[in-house]
Amino acid sequence: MKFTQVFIPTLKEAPKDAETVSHKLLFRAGLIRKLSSGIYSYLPLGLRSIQKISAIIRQGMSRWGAQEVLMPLVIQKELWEESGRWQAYGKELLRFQDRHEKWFTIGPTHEEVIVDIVRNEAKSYRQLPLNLYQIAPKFRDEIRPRFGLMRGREFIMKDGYSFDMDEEHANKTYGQMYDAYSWIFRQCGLNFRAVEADTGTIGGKFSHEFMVLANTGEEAIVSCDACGYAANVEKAEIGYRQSAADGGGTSKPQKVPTPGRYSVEDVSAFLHVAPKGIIKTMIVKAGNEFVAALVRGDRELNLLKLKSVLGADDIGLASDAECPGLTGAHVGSIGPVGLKLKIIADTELRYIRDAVTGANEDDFHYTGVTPGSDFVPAMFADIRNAVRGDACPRCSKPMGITRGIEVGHIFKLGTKYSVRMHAEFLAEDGKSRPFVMGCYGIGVGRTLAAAIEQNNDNDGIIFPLTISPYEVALVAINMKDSVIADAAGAIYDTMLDRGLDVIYDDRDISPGMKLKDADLIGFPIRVVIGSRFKKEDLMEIKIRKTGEVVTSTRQDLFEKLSAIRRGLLL
RNA sequence: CGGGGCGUGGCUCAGCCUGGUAGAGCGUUCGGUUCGGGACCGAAAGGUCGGCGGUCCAAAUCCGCCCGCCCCGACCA
Repeated sequence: MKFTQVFIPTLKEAPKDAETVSHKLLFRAGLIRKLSSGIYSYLPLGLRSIQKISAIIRQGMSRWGAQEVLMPLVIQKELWEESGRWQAYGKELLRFQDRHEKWFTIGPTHEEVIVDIVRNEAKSYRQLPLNLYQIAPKFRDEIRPRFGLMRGREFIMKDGYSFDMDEEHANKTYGQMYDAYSWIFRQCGLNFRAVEADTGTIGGKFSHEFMVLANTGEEAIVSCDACGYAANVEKAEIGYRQSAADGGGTSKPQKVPTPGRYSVEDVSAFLHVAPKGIIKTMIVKAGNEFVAALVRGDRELNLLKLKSVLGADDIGLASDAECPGLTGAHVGSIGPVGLKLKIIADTELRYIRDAVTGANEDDFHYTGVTPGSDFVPAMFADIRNAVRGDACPRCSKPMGITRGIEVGHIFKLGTKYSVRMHAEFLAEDGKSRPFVMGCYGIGVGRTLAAAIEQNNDNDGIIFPLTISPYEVALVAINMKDSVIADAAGAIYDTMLDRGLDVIYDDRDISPGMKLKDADLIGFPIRVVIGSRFKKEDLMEIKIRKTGEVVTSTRQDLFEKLSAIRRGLLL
């Protein structure tokens, strides 16, 4: 394609509402434009990149046994009532009526539709497994859309659903999708990690999030370089290592006044005790029960972990007003000694000695408190967030923390939807059974945004070869110079003949603009035809990623280009 | 939904406090020079100042309501 034939509105400055790097660059490089909050148009270059990502997804899905379908965008209320989600989904579900005042939604996800299709058509185990997916726009009325393509309201998503006859087969399918996803993101040229994730309210046993590693990512990932364990920080287990000898403390609890010191930080400074020598006590309401959760002063309580430890449906911190009645003190002076509530202590506290805790009396703390002798927790459990340096639960080596952007998520759904929606098949033994399902999503637009978030510099995007709108940018430095223009035109034609994915910048503008634009858009390979071509018959090939420049004669050009191309695919 | 901010040519923004002729840079168009990192000279086009209402002789500017957008928070199968 010629630059003059493509609609590429590049911008020198980013609009002020663009906050993240990817949002700014997507905008400045002319890949997208905003229509409304969280709603974007894809311009030619953006679409091209989206299509390349989609093509890779299709290849991967097909290779691991999934088939593409296309489901309706608009779905009637009745189907969503069958699964119970018309009520449960909340305001993210866009609901509207047609002229007959019949209610519909624009699907944010398609479990209901796919289950309806499969339950009507697949009656026998002989028809299983079925693994169907689509690539289509979705709509979720997010409370706060942000970061451009990263969290839009309308977005392109690949959503897939599998139907198996039993757990064993479903697990196998899950494994295949795991492999397919790993292959897909590798093909996209992304640095990513598959992490164990919380299954959320959807339940189920397995869930992995595929995270593109980027400093600006929204999610924290805990990972172990030694054994490859990786998990969302919400979920990451901690392999404790004993950090102190067993045995009692050396002193008895002593009550000391700590006027006006209610935070770990203030108490730490006032009593000259490090935060790790303090036991932080939080009152948590789990279902209808109140419990005290204890973590070291320098740690954060993880409510999700506590929730699963307690087996509670619902969990949250008790309000400031509820605490005095339960403990005798306000938040900031609460502690485990003499407390009448059930106490859950973080495992790490097994090894703390002579610690500082609240005294359950406003403006007083105890020093010299040792768990086991001065108070007895109902149990020790892993209830805190993992931090850098914590031991890996698998191999005990120290783990690191990186940030990531969730681009894919695979779930083993089980029979939740098939049971609710009466989706059953006849098994080999002649009995009716619900399908065992899995669901698998990839945010296509988000993958593009994440790729940019991960690969950019001050000049612009650095596209991975496989998802770049064009692989090669051919730049003629001066279109008014007929020697250069003619040569460039001829080389462009040859490139097309050879099947290269090339865009030819044939605009009659200053060289600076062309070069800036090429860097901004981030074409992986740039071929420049300029003064050196006139003088020495040489053209210049520049690799965007490394900045490396090689010169080439016309004869060697294609050989060199394919070598560079191969190098970029590694 | 709670808190904060913004809305002025296509983009970035000044002007508003203290009411009186609507501005700059970039971009665009035309002419010329230039041609390896957003080049230069000259000319030009382009604005219901988010909308409605109010105060006033007079409103981009002051007041009220509404709309839109952004940021922080809660939320996120």
